[in-house]
Amino acid sequence: MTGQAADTIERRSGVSLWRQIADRILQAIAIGDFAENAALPPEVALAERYGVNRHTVRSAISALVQEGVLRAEQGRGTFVLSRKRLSYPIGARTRFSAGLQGQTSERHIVLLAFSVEPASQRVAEGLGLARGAEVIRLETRGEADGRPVSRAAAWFEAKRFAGIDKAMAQTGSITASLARFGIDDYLRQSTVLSARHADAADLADLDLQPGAIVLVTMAVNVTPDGQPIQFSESRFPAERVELKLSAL
Amino acid sequence: MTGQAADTIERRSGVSLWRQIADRILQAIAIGDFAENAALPPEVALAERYGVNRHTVRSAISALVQEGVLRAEQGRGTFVLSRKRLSYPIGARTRFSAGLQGQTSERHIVLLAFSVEPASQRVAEGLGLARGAEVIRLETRGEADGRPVSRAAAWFEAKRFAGIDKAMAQTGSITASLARFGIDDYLRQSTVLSARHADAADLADLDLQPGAIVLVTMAVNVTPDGQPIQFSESRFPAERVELKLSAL
DNA sequence: TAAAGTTGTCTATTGATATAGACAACTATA
DNA sequence: TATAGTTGTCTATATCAATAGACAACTTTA
Repeated sequence: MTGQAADTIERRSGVSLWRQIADRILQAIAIGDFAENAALPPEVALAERYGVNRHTVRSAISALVQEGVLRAEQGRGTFVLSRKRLSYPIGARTRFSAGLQGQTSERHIVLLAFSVEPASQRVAEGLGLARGAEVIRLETRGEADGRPVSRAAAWFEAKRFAGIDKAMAQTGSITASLARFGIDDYLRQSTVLSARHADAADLADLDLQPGAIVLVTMAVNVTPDGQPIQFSESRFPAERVELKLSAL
Repeated sequence: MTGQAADTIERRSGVSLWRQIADRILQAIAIGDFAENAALPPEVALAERYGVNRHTVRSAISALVQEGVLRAEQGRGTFVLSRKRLSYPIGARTRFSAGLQGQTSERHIVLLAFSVEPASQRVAEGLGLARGAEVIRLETRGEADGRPVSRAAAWFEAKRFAGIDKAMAQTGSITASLARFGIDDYLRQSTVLSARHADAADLADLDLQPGAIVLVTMAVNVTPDGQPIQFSESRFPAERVELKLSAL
Protein backbone atom coordinates (compact mmCIF):
# COMPACT_ATOMS: atom_id res chain seq x y z
CA MET A 1 0.00 0.00 0.00
CA THR A 2 1.83 2.99 -1.30
CA GLY A 3 1.67 6.69 -0.54
CA GLN A 4 0.49 7.53 -4.00
CA ALA A 5 -2.69 9.03 -5.39
CA ALA A 6 -4.49 5.70 -5.14
CA ASP A 7 -4.62 6.15 -1.39
CA THR A 8 -6.54 9.41 -1.39
CA ILE A 9 -10.22 9.45 -0.51
CA GLU A 10 -12.78 11.63 -2.25
CA ARG A 11 -15.35 13.37 -0.05
CA ARG A 12 -18.83 14.15 -1.34
CA SER A 13 -18.23 11.72 -4.16
CA GLY A 14 -21.42 9.73 -3.91
CA VAL A 15 -19.44 6.84 -2.46
CA SER A 16 -19.13 6.84 1.32
CA LEU A 17 -15.71 7.14 2.88
CA TRP A 18 -15.91 3.69 4.41
CA ARG A 19 -16.81 2.14 1.07
CA GLN A 20 -13.89 3.82 -0.65
CA ILE A 21 -11.53 2.57 2.04
CA ALA A 22 -12.95 -0.92 1.69
CA ASP A 23 -12.30 -0.71 -2.06
CA ARG A 24 -8.72 0.45 -1.50
CA ILE A 25 -8.08 -2.48 0.78
CA LEU A 26 -9.57 -4.89 -1.79
CA GLN A 27 -7.39 -3.36 -4.46
CA ALA A 28 -4.25 -3.72 -2.37
CA ILE A 29 -5.11 -7.38 -1.77
CA ALA A 30 -5.85 -7.97 -5.47
CA ILE A 31 -2.50 -6.62 -6.65
CA GLY A 32 -0.61 -8.68 -4.13
CA ASP A 33 0.27 -6.05 -1.52
CA PHE A 34 -0.95 -8.51 1.11
CA ALA A 35 -0.33 -12.22 1.03
CA GLU A 36 -2.84 -14.73 2.28
CA ASN A 37 -3.16 -14.51 6.05
CA ALA A 38 -1.06 -11.36 6.13
CA ALA A 39 -1.94 -8.74 8.70
CA LEU A 40 -3.27 -5.40 7.59
CA PRO A 41 -1.76 -2.29 9.17
CA PRO A 42 -3.49 -1.48 12.48
CA GLU A 43 -6.70 0.55 12.37
CA VAL A 44 -4.97 3.63 13.71
CA ALA A 45 -2.36 3.46 10.96
CA LEU A 46 -5.01 3.07 8.25
CA ALA A 47 -6.94 6.01 9.66
CA GLU A 48 -3.82 8.14 9.47
CA ARG A 49 -3.00 6.98 5.97
CA TYR A 50 -6.45 7.75 4.58
CA GLY A 51 -7.01 10.88 6.64
CA VAL A 52 -10.22 9.66 8.24
CA ASN A 53 -11.43 8.71 11.68
CA ARG A 54 -10.62 5.31 13.13
CA HIS A 55 -14.36 4.57 13.32
CA THR A 56 -14.63 5.11 9.58
CA VAL A 57 -11.87 2.58 9.00
CA ARG A 58 -13.70 0.18 11.31
CA SER A 59 -16.82 0.53 9.16
CA ALA A 60 -14.80 -0.44 6.10
CA ILE A 61 -13.21 -3.40 7.82
CA SER A 62 -16.59 -4.50 9.14
CA ALA A 63 -17.95 -4.52 5.58
CA LEU A 64 -15.02 -6.62 4.37
CA VAL A 65 -15.40 -9.02 7.25
CA GLN A 66 -19.05 -9.47 6.27
CA GLU A 67 -17.95 -10.04 2.69
CA GLY A 68 -15.62 -12.81 3.85
CA VAL A 69 -12.46 -11.02 2.76
CA LEU A 70 -10.98 -10.13 6.16
CA ARG A 71 -10.85 -11.61 9.64
CA ALA A 72 -10.46 -9.31 12.66
CA GLU A 73 -9.19 -10.65 15.99
CA GLN A 74 -9.43 -8.59 19.13
CA GLY A 75 -5.98 -7.78 20.50
CA ARG A 76 -4.17 -9.42 17.56
CA GLY A 77 -4.95 -7.63 14.33
CA THR A 78 -6.87 -7.83 11.06
CA PHE A 79 -5.91 -10.55 8.61
CA VAL A 80 -6.55 -11.33 4.98
CA LEU A 81 -8.54 -14.49 4.51
CA SER A 82 -6.86 -16.80 2.06
CA ARG A 83 -9.07 -16.39 -0.93
CA LYS A 84 -8.04 -15.20 -4.32
CA ARG A 85 -10.33 -14.31 -7.15
CA LEU A 86 -11.39 -17.19 -9.33
CA SER A 87 -9.92 -16.94 -12.79
CA TYR A 88 -12.64 -17.60 -15.38
CA PRO A 89 -11.30 -18.28 -18.86
CA ILE A 90 -13.02 -16.87 -21.92
CA GLY A 91 -11.91 -18.32 -25.22
CA ALA A 92 -13.03 -20.30 -28.22
CA ARG A 93 -14.82 -22.79 -26.01
CA THR A 94 -16.06 -20.97 -22.95
CA ARG A 95 -17.49 -23.49 -20.51
CA PHE A 96 -18.61 -22.60 -17.02
CA SER A 97 -17.72 -25.87 -15.31
CA ALA A 98 -14.58 -26.75 -17.25
CA GLY A 99 -13.33 -23.21 -16.91
CA LEU A 100 -13.20 -23.31 -13.13
CA GLN A 101 -12.28 -26.96 -12.82
CA GLY A 102 -8.73 -26.58 -11.57
CA GLN A 103 -9.69 -23.97 -9.02
CA THR A 104 -12.77 -25.46 -7.41
CA SER A 105 -13.88 -28.93 -6.49
CA GLU A 106 -17.53 -28.70 -7.53
CA ARG A 107 -19.53 -26.56 -9.94
CA HIS A 108 -23.08 -26.50 -11.18
CA ILE A 109 -25.65 -24.19 -12.65
CA VAL A 110 -28.97 -23.57 -10.95
CA LEU A 111 -31.97 -22.71 -13.09
CA LEU A 112 -33.69 -19.82 -11.35
CA ALA A 113 -36.46 -19.13 -13.82
CA PHE A 114 -37.44 -19.50 -17.42
CA SER A 115 -39.93 -17.88 -19.72
CA VAL A 116 -40.98 -17.81 -23.35
CA GLU A 117 -40.99 -14.32 -24.78
CA PRO A 118 -40.70 -12.36 -28.01
CA ALA A 119 -37.08 -11.52 -28.83
CA SER A 120 -36.04 -7.95 -28.12
CA GLN A 121 -33.92 -6.07 -30.65
CA ARG A 122 -30.63 -7.05 -29.06
CA VAL A 123 -31.61 -10.71 -28.50
CA ALA A 124 -32.83 -10.97 -32.09
CA GLU A 125 -29.59 -9.49 -33.38
CA GLY A 126 -27.53 -11.83 -31.21
CA LEU A 127 -29.38 -14.95 -32.36
CA GLY A 128 -29.83 -13.90 -35.97
CA LEU A 129 -33.62 -13.97 -35.70
CA ALA A 130 -36.39 -11.60 -36.59
CA ARG A 131 -37.32 -9.18 -33.84
CA GLY A 132 -40.28 -10.57 -31.92
CA ALA A 133 -39.47 -14.19 -32.75
CA GLU A 134 -40.33 -16.56 -29.94
CA VAL A 135 -37.37 -17.30 -27.69
CA ILE A 136 -36.80 -19.14 -24.44
CA ARG A 137 -35.06 -17.22 -21.72
CA LEU A 138 -33.29 -19.07 -18.93
CA GLU A 139 -32.22 -17.26 -15.76
CA THR A 140 -29.39 -19.12 -14.07
CA ARG A 141 -26.88 -18.84 -11.29
CA GLY A 142 -23.48 -20.52 -11.54
CA GLU A 143 -22.17 -21.89 -8.26
CA ALA A 144 -18.74 -23.23 -7.38
CA ASP A 145 -18.02 -24.90 -4.05
CA GLY A 146 -21.33 -23.66 -2.78
CA ARG A 147 -20.73 -20.00 -3.63
CA PRO A 148 -22.39 -18.01 -6.41
CA VAL A 149 -19.86 -16.90 -9.01
CA SER A 150 -22.10 -15.83 -11.88
CA ARG A 151 -25.64 -14.93 -12.76
CA ALA A 152 -26.84 -15.12 -16.31
CA ALA A 153 -29.75 -14.74 -18.67
CA ALA A 154 -29.50 -16.94 -21.77
CA TRP A 155 -31.82 -16.89 -24.79
CA PHE A 156 -32.51 -19.71 -27.28
CA GLU A 157 -34.77 -19.97 -30.30
CA ALA A 158 -37.98 -21.48 -28.88
CA LYS A 159 -38.82 -23.56 -31.96
CA ARG A 160 -35.50 -25.30 -32.02
CA PHE A 161 -34.85 -25.67 -28.32
CA ALA A 162 -38.25 -26.44 -26.89
CA GLY A 163 -37.75 -28.12 -23.53
CA ILE A 164 -34.28 -26.79 -22.89
CA ASP A 165 -35.47 -25.51 -19.51
CA LYS A 166 -36.17 -29.09 -18.43
CA ALA A 167 -32.80 -30.23 -19.71
CA MET A 168 -31.19 -27.38 -17.81
CA ALA A 169 -33.03 -28.20 -14.61
CA GLN A 170 -32.02 -31.85 -14.90
CA THR A 171 -28.38 -31.51 -15.90
CA GLY A 172 -27.24 -28.23 -14.32
CA SER A 173 -25.14 -27.74 -17.44
CA ILE A 174 -25.60 -25.67 -20.59
CA THR A 175 -23.29 -28.00 -22.51
CA ALA A 176 -25.19 -31.13 -21.45
CA SER A 177 -28.50 -29.44 -22.24
CA LEU A 178 -27.40 -28.48 -25.73
CA ALA A 179 -26.12 -32.02 -26.30
CA ARG A 180 -29.70 -33.25 -25.94
CA PHE A 181 -30.51 -31.19 -29.01
CA GLY A 182 -27.73 -32.74 -31.01
CA ILE A 183 -25.24 -29.99 -30.39
CA ASP A 184 -22.03 -31.71 -29.41
CA ASP A 185 -19.77 -28.71 -29.77
CA TYR A 186 -20.16 -24.96 -29.90
CA LEU A 187 -17.92 -21.93 -29.99
CA ARG A 188 -17.86 -18.47 -28.49
CA GLN A 189 -18.30 -16.13 -31.44
CA SER A 190 -18.16 -12.81 -29.64
CA THR A 191 -18.01 -11.34 -26.15
CA VAL A 192 -18.59 -7.74 -25.13
CA LEU A 193 -17.45 -6.71 -21.67
CA SER A 194 -18.50 -3.92 -19.36
CA ALA A 195 -18.85 -3.26 -15.64
CA ARG A 196 -21.36 -1.58 -13.40
CA HIS A 197 -22.65 -1.52 -9.86
CA ALA A 198 -24.59 -4.63 -8.84
CA ASP A 199 -28.34 -4.12 -8.89
CA ALA A 200 -30.78 -5.51 -6.34
CA ALA A 201 -31.17 -8.81 -8.18
CA ASP A 202 -27.40 -9.20 -8.44
CA LEU A 203 -27.05 -8.51 -4.73
CA ALA A 204 -29.60 -11.17 -3.91
CA ASP A 205 -28.53 -13.87 -6.36
CA LEU A 206 -24.78 -13.38 -6.03
CA ASP A 207 -24.74 -12.88 -2.26
CA LEU A 208 -23.17 -9.42 -2.58
CA GLN A 209 -23.10 -6.37 -0.37
CA PRO A 210 -24.45 -3.09 -1.74
CA GLY A 211 -21.84 -1.11 -3.61
CA ALA A 212 -20.35 -4.18 -5.20
CA ILE A 213 -19.25 -4.08 -8.83
CA VAL A 214 -20.17 -6.72 -11.41
CA LEU A 215 -18.40 -7.56 -14.64
CA VAL A 216 -21.01 -7.93 -17.37
CA THR A 217 -20.49 -10.02 -20.51
CA MET A 218 -22.75 -10.13 -23.52
CA ALA A 219 -21.93 -13.18 -25.58
CA VAL A 220 -22.99 -15.12 -28.67
CA ASN A 221 -22.33 -18.85 -28.96
CA VAL A 222 -22.49 -20.58 -32.36
CA THR A 223 -22.26 -24.09 -33.82
CA PRO A 224 -18.92 -24.92 -35.47
CA ASP A 225 -20.43 -23.94 -38.82
CA GLY A 226 -21.30 -20.51 -37.47
CA GLN A 227 -25.00 -20.77 -36.67
CA PRO A 228 -26.00 -18.76 -33.58
CA ILE A 229 -27.58 -20.92 -30.88
CA GLN A 230 -27.29 -18.91 -27.69
CA PHE A 231 -27.25 -15.26 -26.73
CA SER A 232 -26.42 -14.55 -23.11
CA GLU A 233 -25.74 -11.80 -20.63
CA SER A 234 -23.68 -12.83 -17.59
CA ARG A 235 -22.63 -11.01 -14.44
CA PHE A 236 -19.60 -11.90 -12.36
CA PRO A 237 -18.88 -10.26 -9.00
CA ALA A 238 -15.68 -8.32 -9.65
CA GLU A 239 -14.47 -8.92 -6.11
CA ARG A 240 -14.60 -12.69 -6.56
CA VAL A 241 -13.91 -13.38 -10.22
CA GLU A 242 -11.51 -12.13 -12.83
CA LEU A 243 -11.81 -13.02 -16.49
CA LYS A 244 -8.88 -14.56 -18.28
CA LEU A 245 -8.73 -14.31 -22.03
CA SER A 246 -6.87 -17.36 -23.13
CA ALA A 247 -3.83 -17.29 -25.40
CA LEU A 248 -4.53 -17.60 -29.05
CA MET B 1 -36.63 1.12 -17.79
CA THR B 2 -38.59 -1.71 -16.32
CA GLY B 3 -40.33 -2.19 -13.00
CA GLN B 4 -38.07 -5.01 -12.03
CA ALA B 5 -35.52 -5.44 -9.24
CA ALA B 6 -32.97 -3.39 -11.15
CA ASP B 7 -34.94 -0.25 -10.30
CA THR B 8 -34.73 -0.59 -6.55
CA ILE B 9 -32.35 1.59 -4.58
CA GLU B 10 -30.35 0.36 -1.60
CA ARG B 11 -30.16 2.68 1.41
CA ARG B 12 -27.16 2.69 3.75
CA SER B 13 -25.21 0.85 1.07
CA GLY B 14 -22.14 3.01 1.02
CA VAL B 15 -23.24 4.40 -2.32
CA SER B 16 -25.39 7.53 -2.13
CA LEU B 17 -28.93 7.42 -3.43
CA TRP B 18 -28.18 9.97 -6.12
CA ARG B 19 -25.22 7.98 -7.37
CA GLN B 20 -27.26 4.79 -7.56
CA ILE B 21 -29.92 6.58 -9.53
CA ALA B 22 -27.27 8.01 -11.86
CA ASP B 23 -25.98 4.44 -12.37
CA ARG B 24 -29.47 3.14 -13.13
CA ILE B 25 -29.95 5.83 -15.73
CA LEU B 26 -26.57 5.01 -17.30
CA GLN B 27 -27.52 1.34 -17.35
CA ALA B 28 -30.84 2.03 -19.04
CA ILE B 29 -29.04 4.10 -21.68
CA ALA B 30 -26.39 1.40 -22.19
CA ILE B 31 -28.89 -1.38 -22.85
CA GLY B 32 -30.82 0.73 -25.29
CA ASP B 33 -33.84 1.76 -23.23
CA PHE B 34 -33.25 5.33 -24.45
CA ALA B 35 -32.19 6.24 -27.95
CA GLU B 36 -29.93 9.13 -28.73
CA ASN B 37 -31.66 12.43 -27.99
CA ALA B 38 -34.55 10.62 -26.34
CA ALA B 39 -36.18 12.32 -23.38
CA LEU B 40 -35.92 10.77 -19.96
CA PRO B 41 -39.12 10.48 -17.92
CA PRO B 42 -39.79 13.73 -16.00
CA GLU B 43 -38.07 14.24 -12.64
CA VAL B 44 -41.28 13.65 -10.73
CA ALA B 45 -41.82 10.33 -12.49
CA LEU B 46 -38.26 9.18 -11.79
CA ALA B 47 -38.63 10.16 -8.14
CA GLU B 48 -41.77 8.07 -7.90
CA ARG B 49 -40.19 5.13 -9.69
CA TYR B 50 -37.14 5.04 -7.43
CA GLY B 51 -38.97 5.95 -4.25
CA VAL B 52 -36.83 8.99 -3.51
CA ASN B 53 -37.27 12.74 -3.34
CA ARG B 54 -37.31 14.82 -6.52
CA HIS B 55 -34.22 16.72 -5.24
CA THR B 56 -32.33 13.43 -5.02
CA VAL B 57 -33.16 12.69 -8.66
CA ARG B 58 -31.98 16.19 -9.56
CA SER B 59 -28.65 15.45 -7.89
CA ALA B 60 -28.27 12.37 -10.05
CA ILE B 61 -29.19 14.21 -13.22
CA SER B 62 -26.83 17.02 -12.32
CA ALA B 63 -23.97 14.53 -12.01
CA LEU B 64 -24.79 13.03 -15.41
CA VAL B 65 -25.01 16.47 -16.99
CA GLN B 66 -21.53 17.21 -15.63
CA GLU B 67 -20.35 13.88 -17.02
CA GLY B 68 -21.62 14.89 -20.44
CA VAL B 69 -24.20 12.12 -20.63
CA LEU B 70 -27.41 14.14 -20.27
CA ARG B 71 -28.70 17.61 -21.25
CA ALA B 72 -31.42 19.27 -19.18
CA GLU B 73 -33.55 22.07 -20.62
CA GLN B 74 -35.77 24.16 -18.41
CA GLY B 75 -39.42 23.69 -19.29
CA ARG B 76 -38.71 21.03 -21.94
CA GLY B 77 -37.15 17.96 -20.35
CA THR B 78 -33.94 15.96 -19.88
CA PHE B 79 -32.35 14.40 -22.95
CA VAL B 80 -29.76 11.77 -23.66
CA LEU B 81 -26.73 13.19 -25.42
CA SER B 82 -25.86 11.14 -28.45
CA ARG B 83 -22.88 9.21 -27.30
CA LYS B 84 -22.44 5.46 -27.10
CA ARG B 85 -19.62 3.61 -25.47
CA LEU B 86 -16.54 3.05 -27.57
CA SER B 87 -16.00 -0.60 -28.40
CA TYR B 88 -12.36 -1.53 -27.82
CA PRO B 89 -11.34 -4.84 -29.41
CA ILE B 90 -9.03 -7.24 -27.58
CA GLY B 91 -7.63 -10.05 -29.66
CA ALA B 92 -4.47 -11.53 -31.09
CA ARG B 93 -3.21 -8.12 -32.12
CA THR B 94 -4.54 -5.59 -29.68
CA ARG B 95 -3.65 -2.11 -30.86
CA PHE B 96 -4.93 1.06 -29.22
CA SER B 97 -5.16 3.21 -32.32
CA ALA B 98 -6.24 0.58 -34.84
CA GLY B 99 -8.78 -0.76 -32.41
CA LEU B 100 -10.76 2.47 -32.20
CA GLN B 101 -10.16 3.54 -35.79
CA GLY B 102 -13.65 3.11 -37.15
CA GLN B 103 -15.28 4.82 -34.20
CA THR B 104 -13.13 7.92 -33.77
CA SER B 105 -11.35 10.27 -36.08
CA GLU B 106 -8.11 10.75 -34.13
CA ARG B 107 -6.21 8.78 -31.51
CA HIS B 108 -2.88 9.09 -29.76
CA ILE B 109 -1.09 8.08 -26.62
CA VAL B 110 0.33 10.66 -24.24
CA LEU B 111 3.37 9.73 -22.18
CA LEU B 112 2.63 10.96 -18.66
CA ALA B 113 5.71 9.70 -16.87
CA PHE B 114 8.44 7.12 -17.03
CA SER B 115 10.83 5.58 -14.58
CA VAL B 116 13.44 2.86 -14.30
CA GLU B 117 12.74 0.50 -11.44
CA PRO B 118 13.38 -3.03 -10.20
CA ALA B 119 10.69 -5.45 -11.40
CA SER B 120 8.11 -6.41 -8.82
CA GLN B 121 6.98 -10.02 -8.53
CA ARG B 122 4.08 -9.63 -10.92
CA VAL B 123 6.04 -7.58 -13.48
CA ALA B 124 8.88 -10.09 -13.37
CA GLU B 125 6.45 -12.95 -13.89
CA GLY B 126 4.75 -11.16 -16.74
CA LEU B 127 7.99 -10.40 -18.57
CA GLY B 128 9.73 -13.66 -17.77
CA LEU B 129 12.49 -11.91 -15.87
CA ALA B 130 14.12 -12.37 -12.50
CA ARG B 131 12.44 -10.43 -9.74
CA GLY B 132 14.30 -7.16 -9.25
CA ALA B 133 15.56 -7.00 -12.82
CA GLU B 134 15.75 -3.48 -14.15
CA VAL B 135 12.67 -2.47 -16.10
CA ILE B 136 11.33 0.69 -17.68
CA ARG B 137 7.86 1.73 -16.68
CA LEU B 138 5.84 4.05 -18.91
CA GLU B 139 2.70 5.77 -17.63
CA THR B 140 0.44 6.70 -20.51
CA ARG B 141 -3.00 7.99 -21.31
CA GLY B 142 -4.76 7.02 -24.49
CA GLU B 143 -6.90 9.75 -26.02
CA ALA B 144 -9.44 9.59 -28.83
CA ASP B 145 -11.01 12.71 -30.33
CA GLY B 146 -9.58 14.73 -27.48
CA ARG B 147 -11.08 12.57 -24.73
CA PRO B 148 -9.21 10.18 -22.45
CA VAL B 149 -10.30 6.57 -22.98
CA SER B 150 -7.56 4.65 -21.22
CA ARG B 151 -4.77 4.99 -18.73
CA ALA B 152 -1.98 2.47 -18.60
CA ALA B 153 1.28 1.46 -16.99
CA ALA B 154 3.54 -0.59 -19.29
CA TRP B 155 6.79 -2.28 -18.33
CA PHE B 156 9.71 -3.24 -20.60
CA GLU B 157 13.06 -4.87 -19.94
CA ALA B 158 15.42 -1.90 -19.47
CA LYS B 159 18.43 -3.54 -21.09
CA ARG B 160 16.61 -4.32 -24.26
CA PHE B 161 14.40 -1.29 -24.60
CA ALA B 162 16.63 1.54 -23.41
CA GLY B 163 15.22 4.78 -24.78
CA ILE B 164 11.70 3.53 -25.36
CA ASP B 165 10.42 6.48 -23.34
CA LYS B 166 11.84 8.85 -25.96
CA ALA B 167 10.36 6.81 -28.75
CA MET B 168 7.02 6.87 -26.98
CA ALA B 169 7.15 10.61 -26.46
CA GLN B 170 8.01 11.15 -30.11
CA THR B 171 5.59 8.74 -31.76
CA GLY B 172 2.61 8.59 -29.41
CA SER B 173 2.35 4.93 -30.32
CA ILE B 174 3.47 1.73 -28.62
CA THR B 175 3.63 -0.08 -31.95
CA ALA B 176 5.79 2.59 -33.56
CA SER B 177 8.03 2.68 -30.50
CA LEU B 178 8.56 -1.08 -30.55
CA ALA B 179 9.30 -0.92 -34.30
CA ARG B 180 12.34 1.19 -33.47
CA PHE B 181 13.67 -1.80 -31.58
CA GLY B 182 13.20 -4.12 -34.50
CA ILE B 183 9.86 -5.44 -33.36
CA ASP B 184 7.62 -5.31 -36.39
CA ASP B 185 4.84 -7.46 -35.00
CA TYR B 186 3.70 -8.64 -31.61
CA LEU B 187 0.83 -10.62 -30.18
CA ARG B 188 -1.38 -10.47 -27.11
CA GLN B 189 -0.43 -13.59 -25.16
CA SER B 190 -2.81 -13.17 -22.24
CA THR B 191 -5.25 -10.72 -20.74
CA VAL B 192 -6.77 -10.77 -17.28
CA LEU B 193 -9.82 -8.59 -16.69
CA SER B 194 -11.33 -7.09 -13.59
CA ALA B 195 -13.19 -3.96 -12.48
CA ARG B 196 -13.07 -1.56 -9.56
CA HIS B 197 -13.90 1.96 -8.54
CA ALA B 198 -11.68 4.62 -10.12
CA ASP B 199 -8.98 5.89 -7.77
CA ALA B 200 -7.84 9.50 -7.51
CA ALA B 201 -5.30 9.15 -10.29
CA ASP B 202 -7.90 7.55 -12.56
CA LEU B 203 -10.32 10.39 -11.80
CA ALA B 204 -7.70 12.97 -12.71
CA ASP B 205 -6.21 11.31 -15.78
CA LEU B 206 -9.44 9.96 -17.24
CA ASP B 207 -11.58 13.00 -16.48
CA LEU B 208 -14.02 11.00 -14.37
CA GLN B 209 -16.39 11.88 -11.58
CA PRO B 210 -15.98 10.18 -8.21
CA GLY B 211 -17.84 6.90 -8.01
CA ALA B 212 -16.93 5.93 -11.55
CA ILE B 213 -16.00 2.34 -12.34
CA VAL B 214 -12.93 1.34 -14.37
CA LEU B 215 -12.32 -1.87 -16.29
CA VAL B 216 -8.81 -3.08 -15.54
CA THR B 217 -6.78 -5.29 -17.87
CA MET B 218 -3.47 -6.97 -17.07
CA ALA B 219 -1.82 -8.08 -20.28
CA VAL B 220 1.32 -9.67 -21.66
CA ASN B 221 2.46 -8.99 -25.20
CA VAL B 222 4.98 -11.28 -26.90
CA THR B 223 6.96 -11.49 -30.15
CA PRO B 224 5.55 -13.96 -32.70
CA ASP B 225 7.99 -16.57 -31.41
CA GLY B 226 6.61 -16.18 -27.90
CA GLN B 227 9.13 -13.95 -26.17
CA PRO B 228 7.54 -11.54 -23.67
CA ILE B 229 8.26 -7.90 -24.47
CA GLN B 230 5.62 -5.92 -22.59
CA PHE B 231 3.63 -6.29 -19.41
CA SER B 232 0.88 -3.74 -18.90
CA GLU B 233 -2.01 -2.75 -16.72
CA SER B 234 -4.69 -0.61 -18.37
CA ARG B 235 -7.81 1.09 -17.06
CA PHE B 236 -10.83 1.99 -19.16
CA PRO B 237 -13.73 4.05 -17.83
CA ALA B 238 -16.62 1.60 -17.84
CA GLU B 239 -19.09 4.34 -18.63
CA ARG B 240 -17.27 5.24 -21.85
CA VAL B 241 -15.67 2.05 -23.11
CA GLU B 242 -16.69 -1.57 -23.49
CA LEU B 243 -14.25 -4.30 -24.41
CA LYS B 244 -14.97 -6.50 -27.40
CA LEU B 245 -13.27 -9.86 -27.47
CA SER B 246 -12.91 -10.67 -31.10
CA ALA B 247 -13.94 -13.97 -32.61
CA LEU B 248 -11.22 -16.55 -32.79
C1' DT C 1 -54.34 32.96 -24.25
C1' DA C 2 -54.72 30.14 -20.28
C1' DA C 3 -53.65 25.92 -18.30
C1' DA C 4 -50.68 22.11 -17.68
C1' DG C 5 -46.22 20.20 -17.50
C1' DT C 6 -41.41 20.60 -16.87
C1' DT C 7 -36.83 22.19 -14.95
C1' DG C 8 -34.56 25.49 -11.61
C1' DT C 9 -33.91 27.73 -7.07
C1' DC C 10 -34.53 28.89 -2.33
C1' DT C 11 -35.14 27.85 2.67
C1' DA C 12 -35.77 24.57 6.29
C1' DT C 13 -35.81 20.08 8.65
C1' DT C 14 -34.67 15.22 9.26
C1' DG C 15 -31.78 11.18 8.83
C1' DA C 16 -27.28 9.10 7.84
C1' DT C 17 -22.28 9.44 7.88
C1' DA C 18 -18.25 10.80 10.11
C1' DT C 19 -15.76 12.44 13.87
C1' DA C 20 -14.42 12.52 18.71
C1' DG C 21 -13.24 10.74 23.05
C1' DA C 22 -13.01 7.42 26.56
C1' DC C 23 -12.51 3.05 28.18
C1' DA C 24 -12.98 -2.30 28.04
C1' DA C 25 -10.99 -6.45 26.63
C1' DC C 26 -7.74 -9.21 24.32
C1' DT C 27 -3.00 -10.32 22.75
C1' DA C 28 1.95 -9.66 22.21
C1' DT C 29 6.20 -8.16 23.99
C1' DA C 30 9.86 -7.00 27.11
C1' DT D 1 4.19 -9.50 35.49
C1' DA D 2 3.77 -5.06 33.65
C1' DT D 3 3.57 -2.46 29.59
C1' DA D 4 2.45 -1.65 24.91
C1' DG D 5 -0.33 -2.49 21.05
C1' DT D 6 -4.50 -3.90 19.05
C1' DT D 7 -9.61 -4.57 18.31
C1' DG D 8 -14.37 -3.67 20.34
C1' DT D 9 -17.98 -0.77 22.43
C1' DC D 10 -20.33 3.11 24.24
C1' DT D 11 -21.95 7.99 24.21
C1' DA D 12 -22.02 12.42 22.10
C1' DT D 13 -21.53 15.95 18.47
C1' DA D 14 -20.75 17.79 13.78
C1' DT D 15 -21.31 17.41 8.93
C1' DC D 16 -23.38 15.78 4.86
C1' DA D 17 -27.26 13.57 2.30
C1' DA D 18 -32.01 13.40 1.71
C1' DT D 19 -36.46 15.11 2.25
C1' DA D 20 -39.96 18.68 2.15
C1' DG D 21 -42.37 22.57 0.54
C1' DA D 22 -43.04 26.58 -2.06
C1' DC D 23 -42.56 29.22 -5.90
C1' DA D 24 -40.08 31.09 -10.28
C1' DA D 25 -39.29 30.51 -15.01
C1' DC D 26 -39.58 28.15 -19.26
C1' DT D 27 -42.06 25.25 -22.68
C1' DT D 28 -45.85 22.65 -24.49
C1' DT D 29 -50.58 21.86 -25.16
C1' DA D 30 -55.43 22.65 -25.60
